[in-house]
Amino acid sequence: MVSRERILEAAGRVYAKHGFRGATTRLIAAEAGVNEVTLFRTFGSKGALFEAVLEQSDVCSEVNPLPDPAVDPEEELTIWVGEHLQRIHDLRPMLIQAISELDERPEVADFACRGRDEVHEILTDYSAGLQRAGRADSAADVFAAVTMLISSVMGDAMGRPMVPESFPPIDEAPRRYVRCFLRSIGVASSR
Amino acid sequence: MVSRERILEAAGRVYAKHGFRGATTRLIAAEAGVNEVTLFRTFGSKGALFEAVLEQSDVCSEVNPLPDPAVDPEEELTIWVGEHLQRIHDLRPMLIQAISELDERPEVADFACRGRDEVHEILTDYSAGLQRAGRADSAADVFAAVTMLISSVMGDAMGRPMVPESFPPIDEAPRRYVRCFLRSIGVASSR
DNA sequence: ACGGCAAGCAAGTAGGTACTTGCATACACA
DNA sequence: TGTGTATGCAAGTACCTACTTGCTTGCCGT
Repeated sequence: MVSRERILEAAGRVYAKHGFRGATTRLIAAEAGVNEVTLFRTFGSKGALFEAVLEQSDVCSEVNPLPDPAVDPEEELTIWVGEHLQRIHDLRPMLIQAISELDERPEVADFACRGRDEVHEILTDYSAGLQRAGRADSAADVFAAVTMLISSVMGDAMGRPMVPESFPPIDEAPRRYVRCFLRSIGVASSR
Repeated sequence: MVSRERILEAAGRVYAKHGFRGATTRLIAAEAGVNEVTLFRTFGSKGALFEAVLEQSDVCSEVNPLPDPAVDPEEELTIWVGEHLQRIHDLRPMLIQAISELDERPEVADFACRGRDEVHEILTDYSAGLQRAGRADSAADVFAAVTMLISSVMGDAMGRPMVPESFPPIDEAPRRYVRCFLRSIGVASSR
């Protein structure tokens, strides 16, 4: 029963590259090193195979928490943003395909947006903590700032492979985004 | 010779919805209210048709300038961001398809990234002007801040239709993004 | 040694896709 | 009045796609 996993993996790779329409069963079978018939015997249909693919891609989307209470915002956020960036970057090709097929295959919607709310909440709570502790401007527009930070991470993961010169060097990016974010909610730089 | 334009328009719409593979010549012809044969007689092949589509989508991507010198940054940027947001929002479906097909059809790459550099430059110049005039913090990370603002506009245009609750109300969004941006480069709020 | 089971292989079905061909129609301009 | 030119229509070609069927092979536990 090792075929099942090889097919799932291969289907994920092929789907990320070519989308649902372009991911032919022939291609997937070849990529998995498996006979095409085995694919149908195992999953029944192409549609069912991709449901299984999206289901298993589910697990890898757990989001890390942020410390409560905050101790060193710049440091803590930089690490968190770096991890988040990496996570989105890994999901990038599959995410893009899923989004581009939203109209035709609405069932991928929750895969595509999954996690965004949670991420928003984590960052908002953390920032609210900073406000309560008097370390962030209580009049700051935390909601907009958080939205911008999340969009920046998404935009970086999505756009960097296409136009790298539009983004800070990858090793500096998380810290620089975080610094801008902190300034925008009125947290003084720690160094 | 009115067919040519009707086919081009229809092809753009169908492509934006279904992508290159899903945009069958049959569908396009039906959408254009034209016989499928006319499509081939006019453009030769499906590939050639889409080259023409991307070429004509070229024109609509002119970017507005920002005043030099800056007078009222919040006001000027809010208007500019609002227009840019609208522009990207209109291009959204086609952009998404183009990006998702980058691997298979590299010729769409320049359509997908076109304008990003220019936008970056316009905002950077404008911010540099603010710094020279002593109205922005000269130590601010303008590059990162501009990148974040652009990503925010992209992220808004792309993500709002999917997860509207993650973004500020559309009529407030440009101003709130701009305010965060200005704070992050150390421009004091004007009101 | 034998039965069951996963997998491969060859072939076929039914439908879709890009693209072609031959012929009919209608309008435009000379 | 005639002639080109754009378009429609019906049919066909060659290929691809998801999916099926029938048969064979090899391995594993009993």
